[in-house]
Amino acid sequence: MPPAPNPELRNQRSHRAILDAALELTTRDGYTKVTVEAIAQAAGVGKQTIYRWWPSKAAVVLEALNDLTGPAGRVPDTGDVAADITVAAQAVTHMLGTDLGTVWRGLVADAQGDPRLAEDLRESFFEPRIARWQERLDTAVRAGQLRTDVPTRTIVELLFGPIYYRLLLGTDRLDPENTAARVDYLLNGVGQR
Amino acid sequence: MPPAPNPELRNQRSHRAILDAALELTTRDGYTKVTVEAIAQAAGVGKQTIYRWWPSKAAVVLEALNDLTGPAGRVPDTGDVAADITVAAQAVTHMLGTDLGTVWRGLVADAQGDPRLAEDLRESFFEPRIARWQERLDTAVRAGQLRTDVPTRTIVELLFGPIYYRLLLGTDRLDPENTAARVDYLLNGVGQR
Amino acid sequence: MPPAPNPELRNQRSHRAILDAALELTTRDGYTKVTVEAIAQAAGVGKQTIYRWWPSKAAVVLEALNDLTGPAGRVPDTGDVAADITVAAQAVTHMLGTDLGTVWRGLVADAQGDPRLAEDLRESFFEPRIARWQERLDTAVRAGQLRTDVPTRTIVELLFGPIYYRLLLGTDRLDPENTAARVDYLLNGVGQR
Amino acid sequence: MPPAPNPELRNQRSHRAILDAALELTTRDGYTKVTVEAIAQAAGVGKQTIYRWWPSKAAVVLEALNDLTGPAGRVPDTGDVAADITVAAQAVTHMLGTDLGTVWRGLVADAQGDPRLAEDLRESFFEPRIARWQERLDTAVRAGQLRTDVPTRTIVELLFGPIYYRLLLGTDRLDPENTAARVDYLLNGVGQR
DNA sequence: TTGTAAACGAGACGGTACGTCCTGTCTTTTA
DNA sequence: TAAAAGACAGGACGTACCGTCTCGTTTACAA
Repeated sequence: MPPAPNPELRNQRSHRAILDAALELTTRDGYTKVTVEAIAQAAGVGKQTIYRWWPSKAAVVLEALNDLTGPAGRVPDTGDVAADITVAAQAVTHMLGTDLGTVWRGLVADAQGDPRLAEDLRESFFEPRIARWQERLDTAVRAGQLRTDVPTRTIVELLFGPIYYRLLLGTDRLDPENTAARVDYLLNGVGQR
Repeated sequence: MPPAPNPELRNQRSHRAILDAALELTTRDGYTKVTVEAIAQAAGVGKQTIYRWWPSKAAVVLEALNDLTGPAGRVPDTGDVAADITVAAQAVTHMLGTDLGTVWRGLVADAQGDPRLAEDLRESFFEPRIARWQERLDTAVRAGQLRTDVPTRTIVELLFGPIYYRLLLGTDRLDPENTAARVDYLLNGVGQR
Repeated sequence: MPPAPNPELRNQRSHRAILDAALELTTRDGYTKVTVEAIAQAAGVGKQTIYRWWPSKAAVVLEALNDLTGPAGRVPDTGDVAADITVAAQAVTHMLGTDLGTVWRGLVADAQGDPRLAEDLRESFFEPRIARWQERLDTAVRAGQLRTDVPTRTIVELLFGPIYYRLLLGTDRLDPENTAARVDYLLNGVGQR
Repeated sequence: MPPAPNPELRNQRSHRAILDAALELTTRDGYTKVTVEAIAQAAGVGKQTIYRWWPSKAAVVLEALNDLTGPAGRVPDTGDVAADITVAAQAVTHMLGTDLGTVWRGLVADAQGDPRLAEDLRESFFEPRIARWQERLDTAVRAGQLRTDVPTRTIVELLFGPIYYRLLLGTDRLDPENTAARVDYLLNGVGQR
């Protein structure tokens, strides 16, 4: 086993340049077309410097994306749960509709065949965001706005499942209006009263 | 442009052997690890024979999978829409929980960077199934069991989104029981009455 | 172990192009500066095609050189052994004084750290030539022109040792005249009678 | 140009440790397999410390070898030139037959593609030794034991050429007995009287 | 029954990207 | 304030697959 590199000696300039180049290239040329070598070159960095700190192109891009979006933020709480989750879910929908959504698709694709990356994706991205959503929904449950017999984690899946479904299967365009409508269906049910 | 091959001269033995080998290898070794060359070898076939009839490994595996599951079937109609879609969605959940689900993940992954494959995936797999589901849901709408102001295509997304969310993002295990519960939430809403 | 490639299916055009490019580049740029990739590119060939047929750059260059010089020829026999070996040894001296000598130095250098190459070098180049020389010297022994108690293989070493000494250690320039003088010293001895 | 380091500040402990490690590692693992980094590590020294004082691995090993064998000594002079050069040449033959010979081969190999190293090799090793041999042979010439019309430098080549020929081309094992026989052939000639 | 044309098994090919290794320089930290 | 430790830019290595391209060899229909 090669000795683990010492993070304290890490060159911050290179680090930044790599993340910037990764984002720049993947959004411009498409995730799949970008190679580790191209990122290294664009960042003015040796290929080994990338492999010293990340195990793969995907890991670099994931960090670049996480770095761009910042840590998971709290879901807004105005007291009106329907309005709050509509706004927040629409923001996600909008983001996934840009170039970043395309990069994101590449990342999720790579994760299908790379368990370590999948784990990293969940831990660094999905779980923190799911947790923030659950906090907001728990508040709503306590406020008597949501059923008490539905796990909030399941509600999160009901909200985001259809968004990722469209993103990854491409059956329909990602559309904030549709996202808003879905919140209504979700809260009130699609069954006839 | 090379002359299009004549499908009538296609060797049926090879065709079958290729589909069988593709399924066998991808379920055994994992989608990503399998190469076109390995499929050709396992099928006792030249690599060119595969490329003559399919554009990529993914296309072969997609046909193998479609061949295995048969054409989209009608969703059962006992008159009780809740029971019917529960049963049918659970069947899907179960299937995606087996080895085939893993193969399926590989296929969807490849489709992220291959628009032709994505199109093929939608046309040959998703759209026919969505159509059958919509037919069943339309019946339920006419029977006054579902709201009339919700597009049935959206209901399908609400049903399957969370299933593919779990399959592709791996946040939780695929679970038929959870699928059943979700039908309830979907029909009755998660909001407090 | 990967299956050994079938030599009968070898592409003659590529084969030739590789040997030509190897010689061209090594004489032009210097043996050490040439990479396998550069040879491949100059030959219009994939790198793998080189590695399919040769284990290393050195092996390619060795074949190119052997191909250029042809199989070991018989040493001339006019009856005058002194004259014959002078002429032949001068020819070798001259050849090693050209660009090819420089390439040859690179080859011998690589052989110091690569036993397989060293073996190849001996078997395909040195031993056949040593054998031809021994044949000529044997004739001279039988003709009463050389001592019978000196192994002819040793005489070959005495002739060529100094040539390679100069080539590889660079103490003096390779010089056909000096080579001629050495034949005299060798036959008549440097000791005072 | 970076300021030349001041040799007086050179740390003697490190210097020794580097030479010792270089010899230890090259004899144990083979010249080619040893890297500058490995020498630095084994010597408990930073890589830069090596590059500050030597231009390459070869230069370090050359100094280590020169340091081990000491400066070129006078060739023995008992009055019997045949006996003297036999003994001295056998000593060289024996040395080159040990592990050191293998290291030496690596050094000569590197010199083929590195003119500066080749120059260093000649100046620090070969020329001094050639000079000592010439002194002894000059004495023999004056004593009427050697022909006066043969440059002594050429006699040295005739003596050592075959030894390096075997060392570098590997056609036969290095053998002190053979070396002794060659002195006879050299002095008395291989031609029939 | 033979001729011919297409598909076939086999596998070499040109090419791209990979992840590793080493070089020689530069930077940080420690003593 | 020197030097160990080691990160860095650069670049070659040898491997793995890709999708294309020859090869002869069946196979199946036409003459």
